[in-house]
Amino acid sequence: MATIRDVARMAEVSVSTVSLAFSSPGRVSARTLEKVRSAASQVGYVADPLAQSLARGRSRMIGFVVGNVGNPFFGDIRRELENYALEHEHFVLITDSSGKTERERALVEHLIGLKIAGLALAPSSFGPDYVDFISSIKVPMVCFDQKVAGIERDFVGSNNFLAGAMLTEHLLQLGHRRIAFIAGPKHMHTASERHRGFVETMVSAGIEVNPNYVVDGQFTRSAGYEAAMRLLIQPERPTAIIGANNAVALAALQAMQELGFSCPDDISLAMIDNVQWSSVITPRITMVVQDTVQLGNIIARRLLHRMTSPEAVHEPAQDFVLAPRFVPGTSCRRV
Amino acid sequence: MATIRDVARMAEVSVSTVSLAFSSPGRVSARTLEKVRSAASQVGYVADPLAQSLARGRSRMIGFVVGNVGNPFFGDIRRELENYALEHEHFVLITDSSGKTERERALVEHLIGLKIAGLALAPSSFGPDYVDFISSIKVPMVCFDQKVAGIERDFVGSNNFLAGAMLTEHLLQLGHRRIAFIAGPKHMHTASERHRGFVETMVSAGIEVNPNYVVDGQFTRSAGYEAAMRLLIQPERPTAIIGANNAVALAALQAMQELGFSCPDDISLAMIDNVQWSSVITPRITMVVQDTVQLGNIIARRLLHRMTSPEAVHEPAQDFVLAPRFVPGTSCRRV
DNA sequence: ACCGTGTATCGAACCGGTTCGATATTTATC
DNA sequence: GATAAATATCGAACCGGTTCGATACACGGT
Repeated sequence: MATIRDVARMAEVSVSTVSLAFSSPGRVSARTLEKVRSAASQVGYVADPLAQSLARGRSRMIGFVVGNVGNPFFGDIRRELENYALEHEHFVLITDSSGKTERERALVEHLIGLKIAGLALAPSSFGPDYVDFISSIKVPMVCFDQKVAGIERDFVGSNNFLAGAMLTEHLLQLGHRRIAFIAGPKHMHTASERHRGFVETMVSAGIEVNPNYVVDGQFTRSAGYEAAMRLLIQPERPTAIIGANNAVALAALQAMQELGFSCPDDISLAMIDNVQWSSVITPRITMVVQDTVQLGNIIARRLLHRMTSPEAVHEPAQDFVLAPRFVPGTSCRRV
Repeated sequence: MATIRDVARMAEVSVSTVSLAFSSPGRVSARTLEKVRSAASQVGYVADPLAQSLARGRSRMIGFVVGNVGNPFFGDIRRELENYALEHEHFVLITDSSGKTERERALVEHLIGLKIAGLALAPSSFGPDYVDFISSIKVPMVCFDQKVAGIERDFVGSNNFLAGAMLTEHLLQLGHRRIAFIAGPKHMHTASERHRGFVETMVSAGIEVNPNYVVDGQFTRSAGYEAAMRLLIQPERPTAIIGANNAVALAALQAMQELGFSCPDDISLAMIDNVQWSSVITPRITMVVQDTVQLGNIIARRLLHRMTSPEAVHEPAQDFVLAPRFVPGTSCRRV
């Protein structure tokens, strides 16, 4: 590995001049610039990013921390961020917390140790300790997906209230009255908003929400399965089920299939968030999806802005909330 | 941020002693060790990983490079590697090449610049240039998934010939003779082996492979869809289709559904590799799956071994090939 | 009392860059 | 042609650690 001193020797200039020639070519005479460049290519010099980061106190890397890298929702966002970062000569380090707060914290601290230039984080927790931790992060950052009360950071996400309300309204329009809701963890903003969208839409329509029709699916497949089973074994079954996310909805579909119910003939089903192969799942689930590409794009732009614009430090945190989109399927029938 | 010099000052010892106290506590007197430790915790000292990597010429990070982080196949492997690495105080940097060789190369070079201690790579290409590039990598590494001819590195993967043969044999046993195969890119080892498994099993059974029944699906959804359509519009349709991977198989299912064919009544379907929600897809596709957890485990162990064991440098490259597992579904009927 | 051995600690050089203030050189101004 | 201003280059200090060879000291054996 050639070092900057090799280049300096070869070009017969000082080390600092070589450094200058690369970091701000304008401050060096044309002749010197040429000498340095040819010397560099002769010895095959490439600056060591580690040494640069150490000296500068900041690298050209962006940290991306989510609970499940495999989730296509995060995948789309990641791709957008990667592309945008690449255009600006930055590099995305992806990490996966498996949804564990402990690990998320360790990852974030590690990334900060790496002197990342920016951080895109999908928060995995909540509460005072967590808020304190996030607030203590001094690296430019953007939070997304999960809005956490008390965190004063840029946030990019979808209108989850609307997502819940849209599906509810759709089912109401189809004549459903006994609508069940498989909810997510109460403390999560996305989950509570989606739930609120369901409840308020029902109430607005003058329909009382049956407490037995609201079950907790934890946003996970296994809990969703159990929750769906509880719904299905009730004597007065719901005529429609809304899954607060894709995992619980598909778990419900599985439960229905296993018990011999037909969807949508016996029970209608709708969900929030897409899955990868939704188009080959029978029936095609009616859903409300987030505009992941747009979300990723906003995250990327906002983060790069915070990172590169000097006055951005003083800009107050801002929320970017996108409307979700309704995608009709064949899983909801008129009653 | 407290530095090592702050600790040295506080503990009234030299900087080198502090360094020694942390890296090899045994070489320092008990009294000094205690002084250093308490001084460190008083000033809140944490070693800067960047400076350490620069000085040591190696970090405690492992690079993980695949073509699609969102693919659950890679997800399982990643998780295994992460857990194992964490147990050994290493940290996995995930990167996604989107299957593009150019980007993969840039990522690998960047990671090497970061002085990663090891590299787990799912090769995205082949050919002399590519082999040269991989061979030039001096960091301890393990390749997986795709075996590339000419690369002398540890390799971990599945027996793809067997995977293709197993599904073919299964369909033969069910009485199928007109079996079609949606293949992957010919130059990819996994694809060619699966194809070979199909062809040789057919030949062994004394059945001639109809050239019209072997179409190229490129392992992608869109090409798979087109390939499936070509199969379905033939006057003498196949009675069964094998998808060389999950994407082309599900694309075929979609094509069948759209044209109004019933699976398995009209056409049977089988595939290699699972997908996330396979259990809610109707019919449940008969498949051969790879033991991703086991693969990930072997990759992790082998890589860490290469990284940490001094004599490992001289060990020749080794192949680890696992047998795939047959998972019956409801997508293949007897004819 | 003398010497050899081992252990604890230290200073200095190093990893490979950046950056600031000082100096040398060129250009512009009158 | 003298002087001021602008430009180009450099040396040295620094980022925060590691590591090697040297030194100082304690201990046991004779």
